[in-house]
Amino acid sequence: MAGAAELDRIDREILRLLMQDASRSLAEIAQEVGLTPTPCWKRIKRMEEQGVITGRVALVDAERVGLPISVFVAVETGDHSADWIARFAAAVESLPEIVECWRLGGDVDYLLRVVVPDMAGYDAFYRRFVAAVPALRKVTGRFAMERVKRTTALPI
Amino acid sequence: MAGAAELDRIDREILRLLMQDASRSLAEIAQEVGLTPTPCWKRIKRMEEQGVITGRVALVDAERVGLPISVFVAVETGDHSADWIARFAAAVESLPEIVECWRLGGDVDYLLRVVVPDMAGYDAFYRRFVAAVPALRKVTGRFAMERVKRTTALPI
DNA sequence: GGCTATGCGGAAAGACTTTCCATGAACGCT
DNA sequence: AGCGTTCATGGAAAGTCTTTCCGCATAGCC
Repeated sequence: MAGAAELDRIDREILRLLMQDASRSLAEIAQEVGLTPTPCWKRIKRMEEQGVITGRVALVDAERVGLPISVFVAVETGDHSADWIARFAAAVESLPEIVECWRLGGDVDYLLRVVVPDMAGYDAFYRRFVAAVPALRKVTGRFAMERVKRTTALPI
Repeated sequence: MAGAAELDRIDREILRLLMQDASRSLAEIAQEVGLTPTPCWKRIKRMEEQGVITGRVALVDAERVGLPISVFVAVETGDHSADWIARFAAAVESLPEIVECWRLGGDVDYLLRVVVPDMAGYDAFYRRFVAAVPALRKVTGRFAMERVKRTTALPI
């Protein structure tokens, strides 16, 4: 299911371009990788079917839509049962402020990124979060001051 | 420069759709928000010019391109001079494995997400990273076991 | 009440995507 | 070495979608 797909040099070059900017025309991309539109199109379609390309999205400036605050929340739990995990996952899914959630190995069990308009928004989120998830041992919020780098382009 | 743009209900609805899937046709999106293609198109163009929409990208499955390991790296520095910050930012920019870097407030100075093919890849990255950045007091790598949630859709 | 600015919608023009089919190269087999 | 098969490429046509142009309606303002 999750094995690496076989991709040649041209496939990777196409991916590199599309991860940076998917608004360019097929003809431009094809020319840049040294193909004509048709074979380039077929490669892109193949990678979409294989699940290499999982989608195309528009990126939106969080500040410009009134969501300037990102908070990283480190979660430690006292309960590691399957039931708790399911309940936690459901809570994460249901809270739209959580834009990222990773299960980690080590001292911290989960790391979330939460996007809110302001401090009051974070407080409101925090209350709903701790109410929805039982048996939290430690919840540490760290506020982001500045986004130094952020890219959708993987190092391929 | 970074103020919130004025967006009405329809603008936000368009953004919501495009943040989830930007591959859909203008006609579909227009219909869904209750407009014809022309005014919908004008709104999208306006938001692109305003910098609300910052770009369109293809999302790629990291596992499928041979990059299954994400590591969160918490960085604490002993040097907070402008010179150090500039050097740090340059190092972050130059290392493609770093896909995210945030400056935080509090005990941890920076949080990075690093994408690598395997443990050896992380070790190689780590060596280059600490060689490129001086005066690091503490570098804590936490390995991601599972991506529970990840979305480009902001809670608007 | 008339004027202006603003946003919407219809239709045409233009550009791009998608398909179809033919060609050529690479590879394996006899 | 010769043959056949497979696979990817490329050209051209068809189809679809984007983009533009222009007229209309509405709301705010004098």
